[in-house]
Amino acid sequence: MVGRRSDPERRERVVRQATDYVLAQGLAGLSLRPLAQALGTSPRMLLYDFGSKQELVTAVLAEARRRGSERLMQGLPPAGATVQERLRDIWTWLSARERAPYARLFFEVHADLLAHPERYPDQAGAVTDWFGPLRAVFADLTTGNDDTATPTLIMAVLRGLLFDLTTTGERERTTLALERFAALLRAPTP
Amino acid sequence: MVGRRSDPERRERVVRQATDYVLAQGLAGLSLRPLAQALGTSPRMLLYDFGSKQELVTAVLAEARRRGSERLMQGLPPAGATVQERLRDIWTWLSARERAPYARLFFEVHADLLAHPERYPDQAGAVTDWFGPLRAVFADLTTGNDDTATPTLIMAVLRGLLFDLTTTGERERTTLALERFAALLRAPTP
DNA sequence: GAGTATATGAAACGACTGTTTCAATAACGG
DNA sequence: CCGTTATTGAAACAGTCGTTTCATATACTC
Repeated sequence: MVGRRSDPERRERVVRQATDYVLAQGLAGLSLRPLAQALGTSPRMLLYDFGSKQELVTAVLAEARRRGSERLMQGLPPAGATVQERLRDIWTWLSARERAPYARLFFEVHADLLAHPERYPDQAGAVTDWFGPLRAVFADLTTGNDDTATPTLIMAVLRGLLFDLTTTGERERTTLALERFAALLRAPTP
Repeated sequence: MVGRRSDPERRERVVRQATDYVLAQGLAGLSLRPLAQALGTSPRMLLYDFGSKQELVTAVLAEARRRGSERLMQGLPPAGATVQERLRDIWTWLSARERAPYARLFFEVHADLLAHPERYPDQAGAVTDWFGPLRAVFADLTTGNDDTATPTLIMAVLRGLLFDLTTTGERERTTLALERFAALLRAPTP
């Protein structure tokens, strides 16, 4: 009485492949037909599994975010390290060449968020969660109980330098700037 | 023997109107037909004046950049002010609500640059020039002769905080972070 | 094999894109 | 008015887009 069994793995498999594709090709010009061809499937099936392109994109962004946080967690949460060491480690991880696709997608989503906020109901979440785990690493670096300034500043430096790096490609100059920031952080506040 | 005279002002007029439109509507989904209708002209005329959509976009970006630098120059180059005062002034100017469209376009172009570098032959120029004049304001803030680290860091902080502000809208927290950075800068490097 | 539920291909739909073609209009000098 | 040059409108072109429709194929239980 039961017909053909559904394949629940297929959707997840497609999400993973589509995420690879989006990381490689970008999100802006994403189109179902080329995507389907690259994945060896058809636009018909993509819509069969996801209902609409928007839901596919949402799933892909969730997967990309998941990958980013995962590798970040396991990668480098130095426990008793100094601020400078933590900063350097994170910058090394963030600015690595193999992370470039993630950085690009990160900025691409941010731009799309500014243009179409309605597409991202979990407002700041979509973009900030990527950096959320990072923020935790520097949670102890506060000058007071409810000091959000220092973590915010650190995140801004990382994001701003990543912006610079992706634009200019000048790894040396941006890395020196991070070292300078680390030195400033070590100094006691006057 | 000479026919109808050409109207050289028309193109500039259209560029200004189109720039207003792009600042308001964004660059990502820009389309000739809606743009033409909003400007009271036709796609035919836009292509007549600019040859292609790409050239129109290039002209619009140049105009937007021109406006940004212009208002920045006249706005607030404090001469003998302290670093903190300069930082605060610039952040006040950058983060002002009426600057939001520029910020959005700024990040939109950056994302597009990462996806299609070939469209921006003057590589870093397209995006960086917007911040170029700013950099000059802090040119004296170096620890050595060829210290690019400090200006780079300052620009990163401003860009990163602007990124945060446009995403979250939390003006108070981001402004506090800038104050924290200003305090760090005042401290002597140990 | 019958019945049934899932999966999938082929094609079409309507709307949109940047751009081109062709013809018409408008402003000028002689 | 005529010739000439600039400007413009209407329509078509060739393509892409997300999505839907319809029919078919596949895998499963009984």
